[in-house]
Order: sequence, then structure tokens, then C-alpha cells
Amino acid sequence: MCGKRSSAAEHLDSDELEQLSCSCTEVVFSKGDIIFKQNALSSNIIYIKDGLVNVHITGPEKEHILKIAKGPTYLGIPTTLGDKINHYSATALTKAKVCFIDINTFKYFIATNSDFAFEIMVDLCKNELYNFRCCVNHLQKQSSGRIADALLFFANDIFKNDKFTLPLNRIEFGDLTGCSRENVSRILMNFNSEGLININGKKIELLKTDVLNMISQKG
DNA sequence: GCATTAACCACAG
DNA sequence: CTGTGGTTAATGC
Repeated sequence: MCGKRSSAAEHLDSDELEQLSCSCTEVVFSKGDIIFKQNALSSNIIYIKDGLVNVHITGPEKEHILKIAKGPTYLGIPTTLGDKINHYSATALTKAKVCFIDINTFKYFIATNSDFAFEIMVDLCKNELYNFRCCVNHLQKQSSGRIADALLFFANDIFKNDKFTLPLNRIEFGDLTGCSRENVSRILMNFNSEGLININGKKIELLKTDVLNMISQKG
């Protein structure tokens, strides 16, 4: 039985949980491992129990990081139910425990348990709202605002700490924020010399989150 | 015009 | 892989 259940799975009864654990395969991925790949066939619902995952897509020009997902969370419901092939890839950024849930079992729960289905819908809705926000931010904020956003995101949502080690290199951080790698370097160094952050390679400490918030909002 | 922003290129640790 | 400097193009006073 799964130790880390989703809020949706809280609505399953013991028979259903039994059924879920029977149709669920747990895999442990190491840092850098590909969990699923864009353009490949997908036939499982992915549930991250634990770990950080990079969700990225190859666009017409270059690679773009859609989001950094932290377990416990579902991943790839849109890419599994929305089409036969994956529209994006997922790569482990840390060691990650992942469950592959059989799609037919998942569909069966959706069909027979409305509380479960509702929780899944809420999850998908929150995701869509988040993506809408990301979309305007990327289009309307300038580079320093987007980078401040990303720093605050890692501190507040991922690590719950103002001091953390960035799990990305500068190129990937650029792919996440929509900046060139050179610009990422420069803006980070600027923040550093202005005393907003303390940076040592990938180790970052946010010193003035109030100013970073200002920069994030002003664009 | 002049300043700002940001991408691209090249080169050095 | 990173940081830096020069160049260039677009945009806004």
C-alpha cells in the first residue's frame, strides 16, 4: 500500500486502494534519468511520490522548461489522457520515487468515484491557472522580473527556505525563465552585487526578498 | 539622437 | 560550465 497518497486517493475505499496498488508500479529514478519522453507513446498515469522533476518541452526554436514539479503530485495527466503521445518530457532532478498507474484503472476510478474525479479536476484546474499566470509573466515581464520570480518560486514553493542549491545549471535556468544563459549570469551577478542575494555557484541565499518581490511585480 | 534591454558571438578560466 | 566584454537590433523617450 502506498505510504504517500494523493488527496484524490483519500477518497478511495479500501477495495479501490487495493486495486490501485495492484495496478501501480513503483520505480525509483536517479538524478538525470528520463521518466518519460516527448513524442513517445504514453499509457500510464504518473504520480511522483517524492523528489523533484523537470517537466520540459522542445519547442520550434529551443528547449523550454514548463515547470519544476515536486512530489507528491500527479504528473502528465494531460499528456496521457489528452493524446496518444507525450507532448513533453520529464526528467528527474533529484532521486525520485515515481508510481506508474495503469490508465484503465485510473479511468475506472474517474468513472465510478465522483469524489476522486472531482479532486483530480481541481488539481488540473489549479495547474491551468498556474500556467496562465506563467504565460503572461513570460510575455510581459522583463528578464530580471522573471528571474526574481524563479528565485522566489524555488525558495517559497520548492525548498521552503531562502537558502538553497539550484538544481539547474545556467542554461536550464535560462530555459525556465526564457532568458539567454548569458543574461541569467549577468542578472544573477547584478542581484549579488546589489546585496539582494548571496550566490556561490549553484548555492543561492535570498537576502532581500521584499526587493525581489518588487522586481518580480514591476517586471 | 540617446538610453535601455537583451540576444548572439567569442574568449578565458 | 560560467562569467565577461563587445556588438547589434529593437524599442522608447
